[in-house]
Formats: sequence, structure tokens, C-alpha cells
Amino acid sequence: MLKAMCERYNALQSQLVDLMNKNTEKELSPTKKRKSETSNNNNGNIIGNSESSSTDEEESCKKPREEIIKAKISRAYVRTELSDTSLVVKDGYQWRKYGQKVTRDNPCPRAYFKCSFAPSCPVKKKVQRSVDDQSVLVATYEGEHNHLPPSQIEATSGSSRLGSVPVGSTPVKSSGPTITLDLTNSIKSSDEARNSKPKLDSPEATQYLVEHMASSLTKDPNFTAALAAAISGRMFSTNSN
DNA sequence: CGGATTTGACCAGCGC
DNA sequence: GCGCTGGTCAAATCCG
Repeated sequence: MLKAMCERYNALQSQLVDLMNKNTEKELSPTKKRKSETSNNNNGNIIGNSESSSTDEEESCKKPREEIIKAKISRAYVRTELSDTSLVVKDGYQWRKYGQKVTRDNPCPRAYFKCSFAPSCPVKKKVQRSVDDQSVLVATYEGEHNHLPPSQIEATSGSSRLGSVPVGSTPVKSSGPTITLDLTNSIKSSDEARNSKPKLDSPEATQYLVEHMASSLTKDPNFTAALAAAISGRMFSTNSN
């Protein structure tokens, strides 16, 4: 479990760096569509902050609009089979598809989902294949779940199991924003995997990644604190149940 | 038979 | 005002 956490942590960290770089570029380019929906919120979720996210939104209550409420936009990149035509991203939640649309910038249709696990849950999800790599699904999450993921509810009621949530976003219940795991970027940023071994599933590449993750983790003092907080939080939640 | 998915229609925002 | 586009609705259809 620790090992898995370490790997995830580092994957997130590298992705964070990538996203930060990307975003500074993207924000400059005039890609804003309607309103300013996307740009305000991306900043919030990209930061992998674990604690200090809640107060900022309330501060922005200047405009009495609902838009503020549906902040928290995050993105998850999920690699799938090309033959897999269903735009389904298994992230531990239960989704109901309510629409599909072919957009201008991408010939692949975009699917719209609402969280169907809790009727009052405002979270929406858009899933579309990446233009660059059609084997990659880009899931865009809007809003925050006001309930636990079904997989975790099962876990806490019975034998707790981490890893029931497949790759992609990690809906671990925390006060922070939804975490985005950009698998494609972490693959691409590893030049070994790009140049000589384009397949991540080769054991050498995997081993390299793991070693790289482990080494950078041990150098990062923040990880210790984050790990301790995560473990104690988990222990507390299982105790209280 | 009930819930989920599909898909065309409709609506609202934005640029010209 | 008009057309384009993304997002949503809802009737029809599918499926377990």
C-alpha cells in the first residue's frame, strides 16, 4: 500500500509540474471559450494542495452567482484500448450519460455524464478522446462530489481495500480538490519511454519509473508529512466506523 | 418493467 | 440580428 501511495504521489507530482508548465502557456493563449468558466477554476485544482483549499472559494463570493459553486474543474487522462469505443472512465463513481456531441476541435464525440449515485450530487463529467492520442480519454470533472465514492463506501463498510479505484482520477475523500492524474504526460515526460521504449508496459520502463519515483520521494520532505496525514486520516476514518 | 443509453431538438452564449 | 457552437433536455430505444 505504501508503495502504491509512493508511486501515485510521484506520478501526481510530475504531472503537476507538467500541468503548471502547460497551463502557463495555455493561459496566455486566447483559448477561453464562453465566460471564464475554465480558467479560474483550473488554478485551484491543479495545485495539489491538501489542506488550504476551502477558504479561497468563499472569499470569492463577491459575485452572487452560482458559477462560483461549480468551481473545481479537474481533468483526468485515462489510457484505453483504441477499439474501446465506449467513452467510459471508471473512476469509482456512478455516472449517467445524458448527452453526446461532436465538437468542432475534435472529430471524436464528447460524452456528458452526471453523477447518478447521489441525486443531489452536482458533479458533471465530460469525456472525450484526445486529439493527439486517440487511445487516451480526457475526462473533465466539474464540481465536487458531496458524498463518498461507492467503492469507498463498500470499502469502509466491509474490508477496506485500496486500489479498487482504477487508474485516472483518485477520488479519495479529502478536503482538497479533485486530484488529476495525467498518465500521458508522465509517460511522455520520461524520455526513455518516449525515445527507445514507447511502450510503458515494458518491464524496464516500469522499473525505471518506479526507481525514479522512489528516489524523488525520498528526497521530498513534504511527502513524509503527506503520508503521515494520509495514514492517520485513514486510521481515524476506519476507527470511527 | 425499470433504469440506462442514444440521439435529435432545443437553448444560451459569443463573435461577426 | 444571425449563425455557429457547446451544453442540456427528453422521447425513443436498449438492455438486464
